[in-house]
Amino acid sequence: MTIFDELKARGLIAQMTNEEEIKELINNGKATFYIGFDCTADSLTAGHFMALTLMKRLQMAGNKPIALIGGGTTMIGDPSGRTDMRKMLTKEDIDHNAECFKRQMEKFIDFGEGKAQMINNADWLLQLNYVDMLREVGACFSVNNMLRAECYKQRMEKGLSFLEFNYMIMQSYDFYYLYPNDHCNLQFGGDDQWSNMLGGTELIRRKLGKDANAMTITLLTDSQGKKMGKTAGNAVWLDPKKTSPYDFYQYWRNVADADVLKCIRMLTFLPIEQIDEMDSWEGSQLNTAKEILAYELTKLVHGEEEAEKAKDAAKALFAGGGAASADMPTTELTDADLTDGAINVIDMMMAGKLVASKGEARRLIQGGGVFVGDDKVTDFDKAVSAEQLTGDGVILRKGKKTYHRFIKA
RNA sequence: GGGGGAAUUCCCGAGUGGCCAAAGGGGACAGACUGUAAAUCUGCUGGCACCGCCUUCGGUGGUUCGAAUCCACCUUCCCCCA
Repeated sequence: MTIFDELKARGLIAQMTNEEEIKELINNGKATFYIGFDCTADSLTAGHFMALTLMKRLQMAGNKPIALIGGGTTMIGDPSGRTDMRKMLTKEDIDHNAECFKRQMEKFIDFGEGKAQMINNADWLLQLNYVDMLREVGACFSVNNMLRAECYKQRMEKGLSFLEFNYMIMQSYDFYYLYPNDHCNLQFGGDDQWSNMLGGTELIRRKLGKDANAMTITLLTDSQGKKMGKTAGNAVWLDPKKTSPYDFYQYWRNVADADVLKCIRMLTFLPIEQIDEMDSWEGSQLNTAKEILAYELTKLVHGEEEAEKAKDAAKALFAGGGAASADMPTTELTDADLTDGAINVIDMMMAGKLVASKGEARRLIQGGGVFVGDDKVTDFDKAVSAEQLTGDGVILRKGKKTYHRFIKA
């Protein structure tokens, strides 16, 4: 199976400029392709994950990836898919974030000599001179066309600043710059980037008289049509300090039935044949598929050891009724947290950051959603003694899925 | 540059002097049912020393016994005209 067919079989391809040319390029390892990452945070997220796996797949097929860090474009902020303007980041923040991205990507893609490149568009974008740039590329963009672009449409109601309007031009400029300088002949990106990417191929055609290609990756959305990779409005990070391997595992372990197979197909490196077999799975059998998905992805991001740990911890909790395990999130309590050799459950939840306020803790207890071990907490004054906190400690459970261990330091 | 409008709790959105911690919806969270799924039903959704008190309605001052609601100025955004 060729790499192109595989991408297709996995449902990764959304749109492309010229199918035949792209097929020819990537199947023969002749593509030098780039994917841009805007560094709006100090860690990559599950949302970037698919782009990373795509780079890896193509690299394994002999193509050369260019990871483009958007140090320059982030100064502007992509309005695509947004209803309001992004917060403007300082240059220092952007540099810091770019540095973090770099470290995370290195774990994923082989940046050995000639195999892949990482560059930052700040290197050329920040030096552009306004008037020179307008004269060089400004004439190639039709405002009429830009306004018709999907990514601006939704902003026409709420308002779009000139700053953001220029994002497409900056992204186009990147491709126009990379095409001759780094022999980059292909751009990949999320499907929401389609119009920005076409801007680039168009610019190259007009300025250089060459045909560059672009291809978009299907956005990973759940069965409700929402972008995946977020819990309660928070991103699922790839940085273990921001999202623990256990939580990362749990995120994928909890995807909806309707989404498991799609995720396995798009995100894992399991052979397609094996995935096709799972396609017939139904009902509770899908739980196994979710375990596979969670395990595979955790392994890819955090390594096999962490994946095993997360899997064991989850098994112990959900199957075995809550045995303490060193791998679940833990809070160490000190003497200062105790009064008269005991601590109130409400205070414990605060200490473990399980709730944002004591009021929330009370409400949870009232609703029957808090457990110490297997016992439902029914009383606001319920306390845990210092003796209970020794050894393996005490497991506090919030709802069905949030386990937290407390021990005494 | 001129004229008109808007800013409300996580989001949308009611509220135009006391009955407002602020309707309704969405989302989130929790309970029941389950398979760590979905759908459904229920509860809950500012903080705390919780039948009471405190801090919120873009910002700063003011009027008033009392303001999210009135006035002044400021900030930001939208619309129309140029």
